[in-house]
Amino acid sequence: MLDKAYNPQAVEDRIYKMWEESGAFKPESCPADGEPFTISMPPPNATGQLHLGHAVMLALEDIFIRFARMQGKRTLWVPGTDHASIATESVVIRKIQKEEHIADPRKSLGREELLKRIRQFVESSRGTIRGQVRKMGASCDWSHERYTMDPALERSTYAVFKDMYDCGIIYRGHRMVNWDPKLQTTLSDDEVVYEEEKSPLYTFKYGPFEISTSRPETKFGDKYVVMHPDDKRYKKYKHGQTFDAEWINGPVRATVIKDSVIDMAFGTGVMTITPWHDHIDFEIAERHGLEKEQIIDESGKLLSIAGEFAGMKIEDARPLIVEKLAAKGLLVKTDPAYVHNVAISSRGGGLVEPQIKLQWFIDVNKEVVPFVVRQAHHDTAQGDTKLMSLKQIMHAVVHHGDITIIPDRFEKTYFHWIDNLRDWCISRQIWWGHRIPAWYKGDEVYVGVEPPKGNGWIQDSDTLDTWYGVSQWTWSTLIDPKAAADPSLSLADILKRSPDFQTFHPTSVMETGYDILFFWVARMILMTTYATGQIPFKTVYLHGLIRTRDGKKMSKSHPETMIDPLDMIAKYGADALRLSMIVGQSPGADSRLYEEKIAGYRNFINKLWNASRFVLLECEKAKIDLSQLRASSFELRELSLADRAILHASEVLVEDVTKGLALYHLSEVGDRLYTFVWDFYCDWYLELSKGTANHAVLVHVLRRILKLLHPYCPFITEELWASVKPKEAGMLIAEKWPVVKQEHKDPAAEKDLLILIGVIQAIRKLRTDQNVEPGKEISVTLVSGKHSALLESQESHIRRMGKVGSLTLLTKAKTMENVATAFLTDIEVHLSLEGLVDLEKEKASLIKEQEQLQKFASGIEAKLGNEQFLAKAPATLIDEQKGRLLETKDKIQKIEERLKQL
RNA sequence: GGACGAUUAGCUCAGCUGGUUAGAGCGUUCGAUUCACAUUCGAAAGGUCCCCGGUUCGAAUCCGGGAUCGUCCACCA
Repeated sequence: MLDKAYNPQAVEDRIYKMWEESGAFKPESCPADGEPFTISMPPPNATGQLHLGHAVMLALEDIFIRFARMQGKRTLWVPGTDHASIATESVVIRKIQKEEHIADPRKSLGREELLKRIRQFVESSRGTIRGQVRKMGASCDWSHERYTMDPALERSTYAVFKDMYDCGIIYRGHRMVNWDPKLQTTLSDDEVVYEEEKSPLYTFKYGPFEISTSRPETKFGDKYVVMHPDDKRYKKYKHGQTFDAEWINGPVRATVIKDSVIDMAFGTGVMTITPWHDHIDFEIAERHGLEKEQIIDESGKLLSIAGEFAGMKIEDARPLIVEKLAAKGLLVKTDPAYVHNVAISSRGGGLVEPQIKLQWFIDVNKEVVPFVVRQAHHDTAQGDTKLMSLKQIMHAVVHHGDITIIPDRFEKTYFHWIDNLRDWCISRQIWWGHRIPAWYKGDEVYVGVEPPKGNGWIQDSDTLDTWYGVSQWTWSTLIDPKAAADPSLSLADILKRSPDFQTFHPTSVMETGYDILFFWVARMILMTTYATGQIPFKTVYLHGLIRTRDGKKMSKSHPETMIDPLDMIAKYGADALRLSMIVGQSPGADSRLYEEKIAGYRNFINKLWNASRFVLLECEKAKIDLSQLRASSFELRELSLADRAILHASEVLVEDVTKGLALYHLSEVGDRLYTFVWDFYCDWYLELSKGTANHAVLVHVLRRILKLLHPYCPFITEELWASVKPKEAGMLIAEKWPVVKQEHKDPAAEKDLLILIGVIQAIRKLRTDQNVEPGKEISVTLVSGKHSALLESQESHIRRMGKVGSLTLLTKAKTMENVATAFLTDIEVHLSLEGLVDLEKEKASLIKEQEQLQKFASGIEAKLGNEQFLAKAPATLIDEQKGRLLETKDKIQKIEERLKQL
């Protein structure tokens, strides 16, 4: 027999082990003819702990997977980890600095030694992560576990690089990049965040002009003034005209440039440019063929062009430069309250300094990729191959509905991102990651999966952006490692010889946080459509961020705000944690989590446990072997009202849950199950069963609940299943999803039960209010009360139930539950109904309803009398209006009759 | 500057395509309880559905405008 309370710690690990050892997570355990259903688990960074973001991701994906598995689909969930180049390298470097007091581990240890240390660190992190994913109950196929630096994935990363290079999509060139002086590497545009900062805006005299800047330290090399061609104030200056100006370190010769990018309303409408350190300035310089000069070096110090300031850090030099210009009489004014955005590295937290550097880029605008827009419905014929740019492909597959994003408003965000997308800088000046497969000898460049033959080739020292490799995740994880190890095969051949890829790609759902829509989801679409010609996934489900009770972001810098999923699992169990993160969370929207919420769902889990315990005890009392009970063990005709009602409700539940899950309405479905179990099954049906239990129905409905709830709460449902399952059944994880039994549907029964519930509530109220002793005959009116509203006509319903006419209530019954029992088992019950009802209240509400209905009726009448309406509206609509009018008039009449009675 | 989202009970949130008296959980108050469960049961109090207009017989819901908060993108020389 079950314990009095559910103890997740004693159950979860054992159950997980049982699942894993049985092979239930593997697609081979699913029906061979099942429709494939695949999820690629977004790989956590191999840097250590799992947080709530991972927990919510695992919970959601596990629900999708378990639901699909129970529906008989051939289900594969691929787990894995990401080497996370920058993040991991900096974590390990910081660790070494702290633990071994080595100031610059890169310098002291050298490339090979540092990589060795990182590898060790990653190995242990991966072990930790595996354990934590299991704790959440994630039913992923561990035999398919992958790592972004597995040989097969490395191979595909290099192969795609070479392919893109040959195609002209990947190029190497001097371009403006985001340089992180602190981490000494480039960053992608998406890795830069902007923060508001107040810093003075200085206005200086520059020849005949006045220019403003918040960064005087970049202005040493400025020798162009730019203004709008339509600016009347500067009409007399011609494009290309030169003039001399006194500047920081003496006189300079400057040139006038006219460019319409200038905002005439800002400041004086004139600016000087620094093309080496500013995106916009770079573009202006490119447009007009202007010279570019580097002012700031890679560590954020001024170069020799700064003269006496050379070698100084920019923040130190700034005030001195202002001082010098002021001394020269060139400072016109200072606006100390100026607010602007500064670029910050989301990786290292330091300032980002734009620089021109020789880097590797992906061209997103070159129309050279042959692509078939498969489901193109409108503007492209089926199977028509077009040469498209990566941008166009990314746009097309979402636009044409090959990929659906949930919630759909993010599609707009996605398109907007594509519109603003610039070429993607993919080289990073760090060591940990996929090293760029390019080799140099003098001016020669060789790009290939394998190093070139011959001596004197030096490999590029940079590595690829982490997102480059992991953008292949949905399919590189499905590559057959043996095929990938064969150097004679092309990527296309490798894919052809990878059965998993052939069966399970494109994947079904990509579930991840909306915060990495750009970093990853968009880039997966780019990379996968390019490399395989397939979309990576059919549906994107974006979850929101989990925030604190106050709506703040949980952050490592404020440990008190953090909720550790493992702590919560230890305290409340994984099932409770899962529910607390799913119910009340809608896709794409942030939600708040706090301990009481989790405790609430722990209570629910325990409620389910005790309901099952009750069922088991009842069966034991009656000496019934419940493993023999089936839905065929009861005759529908012989069932009590409560039995018929719960059967009906459970059928409707199956419909709702199945439909809801298919539409990814997880929160709604979770709430529906919660309410059904607690309010209906436990609070009503089990109560009504006391004394007169129909064991077969009790067990049948409980089994349904366990099945429907299994995707949400896999542990407890599996544990209970062992006690209540039919003899021949196996584990719940492998059970078939319930199908609706139409013959069990009986809407009238549910309605009638609601009336009964109304009766019981009325009696209860009477007993409390009027302090009626057991054994005394009481008078109750049934008309009022919450549930009366559900009745068309109570009298007729009660008559239909055939039990209430001139009945006497036996208040001998000790509890109200027994009254109900008596009611159900044909013991004669007398209800005389005076005394409880508030006639005035009923009258008032009837009058109100009557007024409303009359208004409604007059509205329709007016419509039907309106010639314009009759001319425009279709005949069916007019009929419908007529029908509604009759119905309404009928209702009004009934109300009038009732009012007369009162 | 552009886009998106939110605003419903003290708190956290449901409320789908307009339709009976706007719901739940937590919290509060009152009461119950040997009989599955105090991780329980029953009940009560608590709401200008952010504001103003409009459409409609009828608006928390649809439309327009505004306010406040939040998020993303762009970016200011």
